[in-house]
Amino acid sequence: MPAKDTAASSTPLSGADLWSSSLASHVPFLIARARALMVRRCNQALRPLGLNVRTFSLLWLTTEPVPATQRELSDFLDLDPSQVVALIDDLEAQGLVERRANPADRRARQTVATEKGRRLCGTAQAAVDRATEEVFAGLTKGEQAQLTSLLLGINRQKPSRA
Amino acid sequence: MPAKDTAASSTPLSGADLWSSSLASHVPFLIARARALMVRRCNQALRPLGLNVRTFSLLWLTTEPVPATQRELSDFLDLDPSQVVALIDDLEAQGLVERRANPADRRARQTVATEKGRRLCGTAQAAVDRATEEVFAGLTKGEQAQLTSLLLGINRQKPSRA
DNA sequence: TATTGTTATACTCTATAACTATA
DNA sequence: TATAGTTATAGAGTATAACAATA
Repeated sequence: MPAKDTAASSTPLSGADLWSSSLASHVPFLIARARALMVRRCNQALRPLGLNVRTFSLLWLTTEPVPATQRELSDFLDLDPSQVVALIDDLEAQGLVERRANPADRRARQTVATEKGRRLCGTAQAAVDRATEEVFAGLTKGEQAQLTSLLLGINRQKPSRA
Repeated sequence: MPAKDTAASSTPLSGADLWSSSLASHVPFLIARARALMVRRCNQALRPLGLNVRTFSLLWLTTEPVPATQRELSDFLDLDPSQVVALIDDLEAQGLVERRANPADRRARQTVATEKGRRLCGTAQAAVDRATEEVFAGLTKGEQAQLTSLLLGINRQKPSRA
């Protein structure tokens, strides 16, 4: 288990200070590590609700006013369409979302949250917010907003479809 | 395949603008998506060299002046010790690193890059830097530095061992 | 012919438990 | 007894290919 909360390990061993290594300020490494921390905490907070970060994100999107097609969801979430199928199956089996026929195009069905799904989404958002704050404990509110804006810059610069 | 470079898809379908949804500014989502983009590009750049982001990070650390134990490496990389074993096995099979006996504690062997490993690490760093710049195309150099500093704040606030 | 959703499959990553050899 | 490294195994996440229904 990667989360080391043993609070023991008093032995310095080799004394290598890896945080002073050059890798420690390498962004691909930092972003991967921060994401691992974040996802682990959030999944932990979501598990009692029967969700994880992926089903949670998907459920969230199905509460939006304009229902999206699965293709749009897969583009936005950066998941393969086949993965979206499995995630919606999961949510549908729990009665949290419904697949509705789209009169305009019978291929492109719309996925919409049920009333139960909307309620659970609200609860889940609160739980995830608490988990996020823990991970963000080292940053001020201003820094958190700054981080959000920078990450948006990375994510949006790559047009999902040009 | 999640990377949509089909350049076609002229149909707006439902017209749902998911980037204007509230999820789009949610940090756990943004950080996961940015990391997916980053890792995919970097792995693509590293594949011809026989590496991926995980073996690359590990190889990098073994070029540091003070050799770390596997326990220290697993703490720093936020990986389970058993995963580090497999990654080092991989690197060792390619002749990139060596496991050396530690005279002070025969349990705690030291993993050190070979000359071949050091050369490859340099090549890999250049390749990863190019890939990173692509992902960072939307950010100025100053913003990239800011992002690095903010991510360090998240990662370091959780002491690997208190 | 092209696209949406779907099924199937294989591969990587992550999580957990137990074992061994040293300390 | 406790720790470093290791083995084994199962589950989650990711990548690809192919197919049926619809456009």
